[in-house]
Amino acid sequence: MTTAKPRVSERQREMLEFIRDYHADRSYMPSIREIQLGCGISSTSVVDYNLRLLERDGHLKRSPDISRAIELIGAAPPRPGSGGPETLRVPLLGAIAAGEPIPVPEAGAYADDGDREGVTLPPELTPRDSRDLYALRVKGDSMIDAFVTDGDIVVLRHARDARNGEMVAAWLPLEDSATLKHFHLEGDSVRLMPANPAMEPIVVPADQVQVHGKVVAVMRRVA
Amino acid sequence: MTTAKPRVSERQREMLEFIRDYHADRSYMPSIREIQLGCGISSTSVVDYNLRLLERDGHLKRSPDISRAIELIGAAPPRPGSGGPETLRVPLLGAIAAGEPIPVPEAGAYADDGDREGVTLPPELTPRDSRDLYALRVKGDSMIDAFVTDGDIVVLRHARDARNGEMVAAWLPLEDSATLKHFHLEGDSVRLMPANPAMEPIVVPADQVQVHGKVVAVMRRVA
DNA sequence: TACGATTGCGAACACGCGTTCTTTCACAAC
DNA sequence: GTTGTGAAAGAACGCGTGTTCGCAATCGTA
Repeated sequence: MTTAKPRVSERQREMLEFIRDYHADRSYMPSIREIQLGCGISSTSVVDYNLRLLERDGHLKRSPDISRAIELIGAAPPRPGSGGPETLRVPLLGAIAAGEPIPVPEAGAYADDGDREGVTLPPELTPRDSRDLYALRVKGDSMIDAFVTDGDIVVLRHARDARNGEMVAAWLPLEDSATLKHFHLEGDSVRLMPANPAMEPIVVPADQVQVHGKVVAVMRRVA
Repeated sequence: MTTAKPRVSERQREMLEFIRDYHADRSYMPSIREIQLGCGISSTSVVDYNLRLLERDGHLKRSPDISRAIELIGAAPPRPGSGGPETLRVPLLGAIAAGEPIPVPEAGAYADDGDREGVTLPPELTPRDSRDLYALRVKGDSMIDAFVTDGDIVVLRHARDARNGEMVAAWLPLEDSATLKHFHLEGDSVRLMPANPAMEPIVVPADQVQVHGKVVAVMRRVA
């Protein structure tokens, strides 16, 4: 069920290629005006127009109002064997509980050295990008609003920030509390939305929220 | 081996890590203000200052006057090694929703014939007895009280009855509804308790409950 | 104590860059 | 003919973002 990809025009193909090349050689993305120049287009709005179409057809993803925020998809930047039904082993670093600090992976310590505790991720739960993953065991019932309960295992990708809508493990230093919530940055404050819409969101200044990781999967064994 | 890299301060190390993570996740680079926020720095000029040092020491490269123009140097992408012992594959028979009948496995049809749809169960979720297992995809939010939400995959062991306290997938013929609840037989009536104690239990005559299976595990992939 | 170097802070400033609006042109549909 | 639509152009507009400058805090050294 990969996204349908209707005809890409010649111009669009050229744009895709330009972006790919540009990104391969710097590691940041080109601006609209650079694409314009690189592809011999005479107006930025034409670039914008075609980028819009390319995004609609699933060739790339753009983040509004952010400079050079293009993500190519369908290309294959992920290095690891992203091939078929393979399982992935991720380290189990500890527990996450309401009133306890969230364990953080040491930098560069993701290599599976076997003897440490870990969990196996089935292919159904494995994200496209399998880097920087780790797991935590949930302690207590404080994360019920995220449909997560005591004993569950949450799989996270280490990250210090998030895009709107993503579910994150966040630490609120002022309240000494850890939660799993959907992240929404609104100006200078962050709204943390529980997955359960019946619960109330939390709004705090952006500098009082520490994102520790993005929730990738949840596993639960029922006794 | 590579360029000389004098002491990086703790703050610089954190910045490098943030940038690396950010770029791994989107494929564009963070802005100075995003680094500021992500690392808890209180001024953009401090970020600029440290980026300058990092560039001087050969950890990255910047292009002046260009947004988000950071190139990391000497950062080799980590390669996760996979390898999963003893996983179990169970057939995915369909969906379970509030108002739809629960799919039931045909007798003796558990042998994994490969081409049918299925999910892989990691050893952490595999029960001691691996017979008669199958999986269903949850449709809708009607099972929130069991900490299960739309899109989740529940793994069941086929059974027509249950012992007290076990979590079952039950069908209530009179109401045409399917639920996941803890099973309690009391005399000749059955009390179905939601996993979430805040919700109200259901009590029905025993002959108006059809147990279809016991819940063994839940898996959720977060978008 | 004095003093320069290092590090950090905050606030403007100015350009980079995404977005939007208005026009134009070609080509079908009716 | 009129109407509608996809593609393109050019020009503003305004927010995003890198840059700079003044100033405080810390620290090693004389």
